[in-house]
Amino acid sequence: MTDQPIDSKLNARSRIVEAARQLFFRQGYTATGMSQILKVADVRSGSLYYFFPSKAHVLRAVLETYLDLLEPNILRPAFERAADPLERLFAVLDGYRQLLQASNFELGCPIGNLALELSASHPQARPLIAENFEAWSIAITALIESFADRLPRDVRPATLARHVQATMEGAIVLARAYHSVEPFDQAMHQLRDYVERLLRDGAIQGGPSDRAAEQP
Amino acid sequence: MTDQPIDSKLNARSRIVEAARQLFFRQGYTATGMSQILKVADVRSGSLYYFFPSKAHVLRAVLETYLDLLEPNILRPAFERAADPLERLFAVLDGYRQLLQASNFELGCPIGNLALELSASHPQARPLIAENFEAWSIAITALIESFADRLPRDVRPATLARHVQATMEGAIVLARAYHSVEPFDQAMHQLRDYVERLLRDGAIQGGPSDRAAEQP
DNA sequence: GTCTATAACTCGATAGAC
DNA sequence: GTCTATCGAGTTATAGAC
Repeated sequence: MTDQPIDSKLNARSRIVEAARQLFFRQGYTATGMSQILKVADVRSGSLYYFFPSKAHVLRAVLETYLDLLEPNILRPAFERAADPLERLFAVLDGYRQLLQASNFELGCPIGNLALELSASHPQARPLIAENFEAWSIAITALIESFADRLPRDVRPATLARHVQATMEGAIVLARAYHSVEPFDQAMHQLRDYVERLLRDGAIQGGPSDRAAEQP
Repeated sequence: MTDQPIDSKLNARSRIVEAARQLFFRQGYTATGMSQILKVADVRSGSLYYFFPSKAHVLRAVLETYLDLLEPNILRPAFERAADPLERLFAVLDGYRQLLQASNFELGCPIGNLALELSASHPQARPLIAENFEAWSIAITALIESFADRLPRDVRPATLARHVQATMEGAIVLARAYHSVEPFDQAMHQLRDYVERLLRDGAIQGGPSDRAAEQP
C-alpha cells in the first residue's frame, strides 16, 4: 500500500534505483545491504556494478529521483484536493500525515531520514539532500506568495515557508517516535493558528488598497 | 570540544555506555560497530558481553542515560543564562544552535537521530525514545505554563510546547542538511514571532483581573 | 569481571566468462 | 549488459581460560 512491487518491465538500472529508494526509505542507507537491493530489484551484482561503481552512487541516483518525484508524488495530489493556496499548503502537510498512518509510522520524509543519517558521514550526498529540501521549500514559498498581500508586511514568504518545513519535519520525527499522529496534529494545529493570526494581523494592518498607496 | 574523551577512572560498564552514546550520536546506531565501542571504551568484548547481552541492550542503556542528561546538559545551562521563562525557552533552543555550530553541524539532537533511524526497525527502543521526547516537552510545557496567563485562553501550554519541539527538531534537520544555521534561524525567527503575537493577542483579550472575574 | 581467540555470517566490491 | 563465483574485511556474538 505504501510502496509498489517493482515493475519488472523497467530496465535493470531503473529497477535498481527504485529498489534502493524503497529500501533506503524504510530502513535507512546504512541498514540496507547491496544484497537486499539486488534481491528486490531482481538483478545480479554484475549488472548493479555495471551501472553504479559503488553504493554511494546508487544513493546519488535515488536522491536525484526524489527531485523528480516532488511534483507528481507530493504537490500534485495535494493541489488536486484543494484550490485555495492556503488550503493547498495544508493539503501538502496532510499528505505526510496520511503516509504516516498508512505505513503504521514506518514512513515519514525520506529526505529528512537521509539528512540526519548521512549529513555528517557522507558529505558528498549533502548538496543533493539540501537541493531536495530547497525544491520543497520553494514550492511552499510560491503558495505563500500567492496570499502574501494578506500577511503582515514584515513576514517574508521564504522565511515562513522554512518555518513550515521545519515544523513539518519535526512533527514527522515525533509522530514516528510516539507511533501516533497526536504530536503531529498538535504541531500542525499551532502552525495553522499562527497562519490565521498572521492573516488577521495582516487585515488590521491594511488591505491591498492601503498597500498600493504606500509608495513614498 | 563537543564530546569528551572517556574518563578512564570510570568503571567498564560506564565507559561502554559513554563510548556508545558518543558514537551513536556522531554516526548513528547501525553505522557504529561493537568493535568501535570496544576501542573507544578501551574494553575487551568479554567485558562488554558480560554487562550487555546484545548491541540493542547497549542502546537501551544509552537512551536511559539521556533521560538523566536532560537536566544537567540541556536545561540547567540554559536556565543559568536567562531568568525569565520565555527567555529560558529560547535559551534552550539556542543551546542546540550552539551545538550545531560547535560541531560543524555534525551533532544535533541525539534523540531525533535515533527516532528516525530506529522507530521502524527497533520497536523495543521506541518507548524509551518517546520517553526522552516526553521529558523534554514536559520541561518546555512547565516554562510555558509560567506565562500562560499572558497567552490567549485557547492556547494550551502542552500543545504549544509540542509545536516548539517539532519546530526545533525540524530546524536541526535542515541546518545539518544545509550546513548552515540560516534555516534554523529562520524557523526560530518565525517561532518567536508567533509567541510574541500570542502574547499581544493575550494582552488584548484581557489581563489577569479579567480572567479572575471570568467564572460564571 | 576481564582476557584471548574465533565462530558464523554479512558487508561492499571484483573477476572473468558469455 | 548480464551472469556466477568469490575475495577480503568487517559484523555481532560466543567459548573458555584466568
